Amino acid sequence: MKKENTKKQFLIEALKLFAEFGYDSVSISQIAERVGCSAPALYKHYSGKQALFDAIIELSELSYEERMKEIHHSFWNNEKSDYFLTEKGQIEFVIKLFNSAVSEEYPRLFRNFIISEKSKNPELSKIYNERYIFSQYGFFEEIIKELIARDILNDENSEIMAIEYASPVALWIEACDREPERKEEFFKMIENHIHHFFRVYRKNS
Amino acid sequence: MKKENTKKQFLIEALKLFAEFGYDSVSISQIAERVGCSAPALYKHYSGKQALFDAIIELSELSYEERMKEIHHSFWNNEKSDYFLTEKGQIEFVIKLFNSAVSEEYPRLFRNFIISEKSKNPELSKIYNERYIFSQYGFFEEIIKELIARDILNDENSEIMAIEYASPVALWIEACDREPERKEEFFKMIENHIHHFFRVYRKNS
DNA sequence: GTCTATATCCAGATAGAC
DNA sequence: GTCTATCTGGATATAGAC
Repeated sequence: MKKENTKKQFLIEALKLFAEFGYDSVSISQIAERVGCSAPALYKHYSGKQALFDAIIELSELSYEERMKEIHHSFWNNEKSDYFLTEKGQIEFVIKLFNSAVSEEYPRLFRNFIISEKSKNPELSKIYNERYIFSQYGFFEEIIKELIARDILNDENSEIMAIEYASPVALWIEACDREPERKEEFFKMIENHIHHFFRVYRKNS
Repeated sequence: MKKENTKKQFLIEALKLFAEFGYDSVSISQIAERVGCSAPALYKHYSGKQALFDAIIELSELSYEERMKEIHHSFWNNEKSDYFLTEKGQIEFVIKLFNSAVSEEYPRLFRNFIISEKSKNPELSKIYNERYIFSQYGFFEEIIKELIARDILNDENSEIMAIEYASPVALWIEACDREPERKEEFFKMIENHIHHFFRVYRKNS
C-alpha cells in the first residue's frame, strides 16, 4: 500500500519542483524531503533522476489527452452547447477554459515543465507547440465552422478566423503563467476580444 | 587590451550557454573553455557566477532599448514609410521584423535567457511580458491608427485591432524559438494573417 | 591577468543493516 | 522499502606562483 503511494509522491513532488526551478536545479534530496523520506528511497522506485524525468513526460501525455477529451465533451455534449454557440456563451466558455488552464494545478505544472525542459529533450518543444498552439487552432476552427453553418458568423476562411480567435488566448495563457496576479486583466481582455470578433464577423443578413 | 576582451567574452559565452541550458546547468569551467581560458580567470572580471547573471540582465536592457529605437526608426523615418502603410508593405515589414527577431543571434539569446531564468529572478517574468507582448501592442496600435487616419482601414477600436494583429506574431516568435526549422511556415502564416486582416478591415467607401 | 593546485561543498548513486 | 553511511565526481571559489 505505502510503496505505490511513495512512488507517486516522488513523481508529483519532482514535477512541482522541476516545473518551478528546472531539472538541474533540483536535487533528489529536495524531492525526498518533500515526500517525507530520504534520498536513497527514490532508487527503490526509479532507476535514477532521469527515470523520474521520463515518467513525468509519460504522465503528461496521459494527462493531456484526458483533459482534451473532457474539454471537447464539455463543449459539444453539453446541455449548454447551443448557448456556447452565441457571443455570450463563447465569452463564458473561453474564459472558463482560460481560467482552468492557468488556475488548475496539473495543467499549469505540465505546461511549465514542458516549456522549461526543452534543452533536456528537444521533443518537448514540438509537443509544446502542438498541444498549446496548433491543436488549439483545430479545436476553435470546429467551433467557428459550426457558427458559420448556423448563419451566426459570415462565411469567411475558417482556418484564419480560428488563428485570429485562438492566438491571443494561447499567448495570454503563457503571459498569465508568468504573471498570475494579472489573471482578471486577461479575463477582461478575452471578453473584449471575443466581443469584437463577433461584431466584425456577425452575419447581418 | 586583452583584459576587456576577456571580460566581454565571458559575458557572451555565458549568455549563449545560459540561454540554451539554463544557469544552473552550466558550469564556470564550460564557459571558460569556450572563452579559451581557465575557470579561475573569471574571478578577475566578475565576483562570481551570480555577477555574470546580473551583467547579462543589464546588457539585455540596453540591447532591447537600442533595438526598439532602430525598429521604430526603420518604420517611421524611412523612405518606404508610405509603402509600409499598405497591405503589401505591412506583409513585408512584419515578416522582416519576425525574421530578424528569430534569426538574429542576440535578440533570440536574450529572449531565451529571460524566459528561462524566471525562477532565478521573478522580475524577468514581468520584463518578458512587457517587452514581447504589451509593448508590441503599443507599437502596432500606432501603425493601425495611422492606417485609419489615412482612410485605408475602417475606424474600429484600434486597441483591440492591434491585439488581434500582433498576438499571432508574438505567439509565433515563441513557437519559432522552439522549432526554428518551421520558420518558412510561419512566414506564410503571417502573410495569410495580414492579408485577411486587411480584407476584413479595409475601407471600401 | 592567467595559470595550477587546492579547499570546501554538495550532487547522484550504491552498500548493507533493519 | 526505508534508513545511515559512504563512494565518487564535479561544482564554486580561493591561494599563490608567474
